[in-house]
Amino acid sequence: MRYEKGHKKSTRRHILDVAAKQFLTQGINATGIAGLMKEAKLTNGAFYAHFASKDELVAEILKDLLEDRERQFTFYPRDGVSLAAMIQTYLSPLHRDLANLGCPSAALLSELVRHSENTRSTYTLRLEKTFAAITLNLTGQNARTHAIAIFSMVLGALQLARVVTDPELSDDILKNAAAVALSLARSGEK
Amino acid sequence: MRYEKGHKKSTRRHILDVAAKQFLTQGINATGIAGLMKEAKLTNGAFYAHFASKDELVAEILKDLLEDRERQFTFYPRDGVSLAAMIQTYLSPLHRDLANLGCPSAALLSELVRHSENTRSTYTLRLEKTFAAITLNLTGQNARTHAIAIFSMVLGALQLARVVTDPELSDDILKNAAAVALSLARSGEK
DNA sequence: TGTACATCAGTGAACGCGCGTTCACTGATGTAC
DNA sequence: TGTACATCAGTGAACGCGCGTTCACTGATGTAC
Repeated sequence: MRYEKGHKKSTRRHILDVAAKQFLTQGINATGIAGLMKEAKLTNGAFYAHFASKDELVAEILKDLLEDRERQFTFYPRDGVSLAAMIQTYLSPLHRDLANLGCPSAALLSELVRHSENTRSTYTLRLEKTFAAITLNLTGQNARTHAIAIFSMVLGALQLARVVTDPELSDDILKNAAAVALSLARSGEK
Repeated sequence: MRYEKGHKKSTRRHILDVAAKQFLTQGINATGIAGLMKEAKLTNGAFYAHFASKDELVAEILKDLLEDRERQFTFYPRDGVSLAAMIQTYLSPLHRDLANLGCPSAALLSELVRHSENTRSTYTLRLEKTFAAITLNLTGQNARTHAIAIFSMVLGALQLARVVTDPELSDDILKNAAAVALSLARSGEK
């Protein structure tokens, strides 16, 4: 078979999409090439026609995920969405339960610590931008300080809510963290 | 060789100590039985005289780590240590750089999501106690809310500070999160 | 128009490797008689 | 006191397994002449 123009590119795109989903739900380590390619309806060998290594895939995915502003739960303020609304969405039970559509930071952060300098640099750059974007939604000389604090808090709270086995405690964490994050946001909101 | 009384118990203790260090620095997945036992100056086979499986070790370690109130950086208020002092210690560059002596939550949280119900229940119990202990250091009807928010924040901030490749940004995250955490603590401190 | 060859996305078996786990064995000491 | 056996923490080779990666191959299509 010979394929129409752009076929390879779209296959690559498809692999990236499947990988993103698997990384966010199972983690990076637990996602194997064979399983990934099976899910993408291809065989394992084909992977290396698109990526040089798993590590390259990780870096690529991370870049993609972090820059995807359409992503439902990424903590990246956009036009027409207030910081308060973002906090509420981020700390919703829905986001807790749908990791595959959710924030890559919350899902992958602790795996990233053990990844290559290159991958972590990509993350660092993106984090700076997130902080800057949140800061723009705040006023006062403590704007950036509050931005960093708010993001740290929602990130920590979401992770805790996902680990905990008691559903009531989980909801509790989300609600309480949201309350404080919202009051921090309100005190400096434009 | 026949060993003196209590020898096996102390060997077990030794394995647990080595494992704790390796888990906190390398993560659970990346810590193998063979490497662990080599570090403990034993051979891999001996492991199963002390533990039924790696999973049992994980559960045991977690219990140990979470209940170790002597641990330098665990976020567990003690007599004579104010909440403010705890926040400052927790968000110090030293804690960021010495994961092996540090908070198990910050090091293991995202790996725990993928562990057994049993392990996660142990964590949940301990987290409840941590929240309760922090709450005791605060006053007002929002005491518990603030306790949860503060812990979420310092946890998230420490993780971010550890991932980021830019040392200045890393320090910045620690400082800014500490500032806000301290003001939250102060506003309700007993 | 027909034939020979080039292209290239994808196939699928195989590679070495490290993992968690098993198990027959060792060897120093304690106990029974 | 001397001999035979029990005990048991630890040894170290081997197990099956899944991982990331490699590579000879396939087969449909495009191109050259």
